[in-house]
Amino acid sequence: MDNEKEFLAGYRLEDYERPSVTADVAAFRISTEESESYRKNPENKLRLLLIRRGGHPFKDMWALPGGFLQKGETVEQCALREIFEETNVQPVSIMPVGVFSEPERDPRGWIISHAYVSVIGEDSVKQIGQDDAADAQWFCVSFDCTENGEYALTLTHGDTELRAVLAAERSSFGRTSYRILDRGGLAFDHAAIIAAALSALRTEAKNYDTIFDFLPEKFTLTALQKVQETIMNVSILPANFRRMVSGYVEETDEFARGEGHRPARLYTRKK
Amino acid sequence: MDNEKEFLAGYRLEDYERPSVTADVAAFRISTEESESYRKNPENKLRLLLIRRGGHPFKDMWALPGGFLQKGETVEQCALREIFEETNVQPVSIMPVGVFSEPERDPRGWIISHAYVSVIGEDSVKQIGQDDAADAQWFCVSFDCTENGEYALTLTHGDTELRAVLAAERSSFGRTSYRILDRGGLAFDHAAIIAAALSALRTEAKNYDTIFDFLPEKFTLTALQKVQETIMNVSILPANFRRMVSGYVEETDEFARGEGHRPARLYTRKK
DNA sequence: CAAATAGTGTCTCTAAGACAATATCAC
DNA sequence: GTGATATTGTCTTAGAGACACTATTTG
Repeated sequence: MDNEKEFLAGYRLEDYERPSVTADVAAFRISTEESESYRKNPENKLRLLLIRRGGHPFKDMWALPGGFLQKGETVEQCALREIFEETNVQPVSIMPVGVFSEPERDPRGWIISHAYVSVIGEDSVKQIGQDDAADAQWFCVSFDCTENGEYALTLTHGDTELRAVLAAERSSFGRTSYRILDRGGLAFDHAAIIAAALSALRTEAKNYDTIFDFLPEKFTLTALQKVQETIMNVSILPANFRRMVSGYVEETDEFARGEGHRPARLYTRKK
Repeated sequence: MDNEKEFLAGYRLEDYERPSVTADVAAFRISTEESESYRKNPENKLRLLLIRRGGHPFKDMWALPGGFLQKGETVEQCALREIFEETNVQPVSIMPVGVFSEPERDPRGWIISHAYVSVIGEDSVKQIGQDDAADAQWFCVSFDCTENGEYALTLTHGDTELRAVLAAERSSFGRTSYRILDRGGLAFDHAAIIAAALSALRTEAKNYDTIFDFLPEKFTLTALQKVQETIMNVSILPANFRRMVSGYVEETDEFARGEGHRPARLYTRKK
């Protein structure tokens, strides 16, 4: 058989068993919490969208939004579609963070998951509104190394606190992956996916390519700094932060007035 | 239905159409070319394993080694298995670099590819031997930006020269992907996969976590430097390179003798 | 001794961290 | 003026690049 058309017509992909393929999305946003004192700047929190599962398996546990890859779309388009179906907004940015394909990871069968991080901008958040059903909530995220070298991933929303425990495993190319020790109320292997997503987000935030996506078109440098500090869980001296981002931003002639203190100049992202 | 066992027994993944899933591997090694002059150090070249396709589609064109995901293995295990079947050695390290899932990327049908970079160590290369059939060859790699902003990926082996042309596309999170303008003798979308793999390799080489994998257990600092220079396509002053890697290596008491010049101390990777 | 590489010392320059000081608004 | 944040200046320090110099082997 030397003719390509003939060959393709006789080709049977169906002869091999195939897995189901999903995309799961860790969608992050920054929430601004009104502070108690009367004219202080608001505090920021990093939040992650979780969905409470209505059916088996892992019924009533919390999971990342996601769903099955459909014919005719790329995996990334699938991820975008799933996050849109859940939140009704388009994320500002999206990035793959790993493939989770352990054969036993899903009790329903052979399902491999493609994990994505996405950023929901402050503008979009307003469109989402707060009228969500109780089965989709933005959880407050914290992820820290404990004394014994393990990692605690804590997700809180109202009275609900999910606390997963993971072990970091270094693999080749200096990469780190996370193995679940206690999934702490999260469905499937989603604790490990969230840990990977958060690590990826922090890595990308270092080079100032990501933090802008959390903010509106125009923003103050202090707001930008708070985003960076919130994601990285560090604190930075204002003078140094301003110097570091100076190459990435452009002045506007506008100011944020009426905050109870000196107005801050608004900036835009450069180019 | 509130019983999990019952639910799972009735669950039908087969009701949804599923893609075929493959892993394709860009396996790199460093080759040492004997230099003409009588006692100079050998020159290094970065090489990539390609397989000439024996059947349709893309018959007689060159492709990355790879194959279909089998039930019971992870995608990464699939990649390792494929590279082992082709070379008969285990790569020192392996890392995912992307998922390629455009619906039209493979004329055989709905096939999504998981791309991996792997490093074949110098020790392993000896085991591979040179008795390969002509359908598996290590191509010399070069990947550069041209004057008009496009990227040229050139792969050479003997008289064979493959020259693909790509356009860089910046996506969110500051990531770059490559779109094929001219696939230049490479099968499928493998030119774009190779470009992504090489970019990932260069990114990782920056933090000195990868370059050791190309070398034997014990190595001279000059050999390590040549690996770094070959991958990054730059040249570094010896004094500075030594200072930069000093935290990652440990002295041994051994020396590389008989090279026609001052013997170099052998080092090992730290920890 | 000559060729070639191995290895060290140090000057400079840049960028990040620390800290002090000044500016400007709302009330 | 007071409280709070905005913004700038500069000292210090760590690390990378450049360059000059010394050391050690083989042939």
